[in-house]
Amino acid sequence: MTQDGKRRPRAAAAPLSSATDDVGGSRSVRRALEIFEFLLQLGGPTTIGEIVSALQIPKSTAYELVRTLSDSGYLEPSRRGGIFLGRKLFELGMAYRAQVDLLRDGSQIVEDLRDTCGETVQLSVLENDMMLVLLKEEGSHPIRIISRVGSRVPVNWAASGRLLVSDLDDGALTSLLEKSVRQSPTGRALTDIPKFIQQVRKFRKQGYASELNETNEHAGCVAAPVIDGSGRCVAAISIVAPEHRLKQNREALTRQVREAAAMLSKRLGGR
Amino acid sequence: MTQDGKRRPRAAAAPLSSATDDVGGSRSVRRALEIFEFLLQLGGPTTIGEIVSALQIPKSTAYELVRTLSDSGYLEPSRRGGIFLGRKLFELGMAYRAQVDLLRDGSQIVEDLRDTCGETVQLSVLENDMMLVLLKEEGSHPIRIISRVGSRVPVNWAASGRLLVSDLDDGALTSLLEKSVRQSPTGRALTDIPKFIQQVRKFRKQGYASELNETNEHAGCVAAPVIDGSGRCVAAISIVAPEHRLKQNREALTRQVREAAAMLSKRLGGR
DNA sequence: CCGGCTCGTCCGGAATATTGGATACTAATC
DNA sequence: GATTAGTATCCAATATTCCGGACGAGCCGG
Repeated sequence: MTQDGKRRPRAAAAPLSSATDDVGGSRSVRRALEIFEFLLQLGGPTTIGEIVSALQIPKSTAYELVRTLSDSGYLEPSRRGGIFLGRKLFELGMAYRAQVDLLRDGSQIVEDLRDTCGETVQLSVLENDMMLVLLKEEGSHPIRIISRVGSRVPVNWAASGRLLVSDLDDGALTSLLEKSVRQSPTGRALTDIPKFIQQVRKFRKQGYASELNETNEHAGCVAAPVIDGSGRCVAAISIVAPEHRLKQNREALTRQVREAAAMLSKRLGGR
Repeated sequence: MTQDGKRRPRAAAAPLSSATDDVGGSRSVRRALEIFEFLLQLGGPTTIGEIVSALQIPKSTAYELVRTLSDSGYLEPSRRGGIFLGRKLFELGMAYRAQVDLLRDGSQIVEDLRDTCGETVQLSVLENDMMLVLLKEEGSHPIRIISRVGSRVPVNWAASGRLLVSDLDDGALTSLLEKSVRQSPTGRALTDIPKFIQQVRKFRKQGYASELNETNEHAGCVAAPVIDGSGRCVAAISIVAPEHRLKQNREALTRQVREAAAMLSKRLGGR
């Protein structure tokens, strides 16, 4: 069944030479990327003229290209003439780093927090309308909870969820909730949108969130926000524990989860 | 002249709506940029399907675009499915930051060094084949030297020049020198390429460079490399002084310029 | 003031990417 | 195993970008 090895029948007879990189999609995109790499390799500002001769791009095309990139902040004029990489690329670079560090540093921090408090610890992010559990470390007394790693749960089921949506304004939050709010297994999670929003604001303000019995009978959690360089809540760390231990150690657990989240925030450049 | 306000006569009657950003150049480039911004705003991985619906790009186009961007490392597959911003964007972001910080932090550090040692201090970078003086602070006894701010001098005329080219391998270095080596005003600068290369290697290894009378009678300089996050020498700081004071304070000046360069390196993420 | 140079813009024909749909493939879900 | 939803590739017509060259402006040295 079409198990022939030849993946891409195109370019059966290559016109020899130009073995640099095989042609792919849009030419202008490749050229834009080449401009970036040229600037990267150069390490400093250059002129359009140099780009034209170095990259063999027609003059008019180069100007158009540079204009498009400059208009969006991917290139910017340098002080003393010439152009260089723009601020937008810096923003993108930081976003990449935050995403990578979130898993790399996050897993370490989640483990440490589990060792400290002995309970189950999770790190979650917002994906579309739902909360996604990215990392989980089981405590010494594993609890049967809904969320496995990779599972998605409605934001109104968990304390972390309330933090993850706390960046949205009322309008965006309302429309997100209208799509995603569900009755929780125990039926105790808030489903009333205005009330939920009120709680979201309160939790964000106080810097942590908690929940009890809303999703699991006899269990609850405390959560703290992970804030990135731009001030957004990009993730939340939560401790899940049985009701009795949660009540008994509420202060200590709250402090610990907040410290862990603050540490991860700092790693992400978030103050 | 031609001071009429209308920049681009095309699109005289805009089809209303889509006032976001006026059309410019290549459509695919704009779309690639939109994908970046979409990912940035999202803060986490997404799927091509989502890009298609969010950005209103035809499916086949989106796949081609994503492939082009992925092939060059501007997007990369995320662990658990989906794609996200790629490492290349991180590199570009750091290059942007280094460039900006070089002037911002560099000017401060150059000033401080001038105040400390009382001599003329310069910060230079490599531009094409020549050394470009980016910043200069006059010492208490200004020397008449060739290099003004913004001036370009052959790399073999200055101690800084030897450091700035020290990242290049022998081949690249040779061809650069063949184009740019000049006799210095005093005639004492090295013009023999193999010998010069040997000196470049030595200076880079020992972490600083010096020169005496090669460009100015009765003057010389000591220079130290500014190393960025990727280990490249992106700039050099140098102290220029009259021969007698240079001989007298060689150790102190060398130490001071190395400290200043190390501080700037650290600010640029260079260890 | 002139010629020579680079920078930057503009234009119509030619080359090429874009598009929508058909088509597999994969992975869940029933 | 069948069904659905989503992912990914291929193709030919066509709408778009790209190209080369012409043009104007600024700058320099003579």
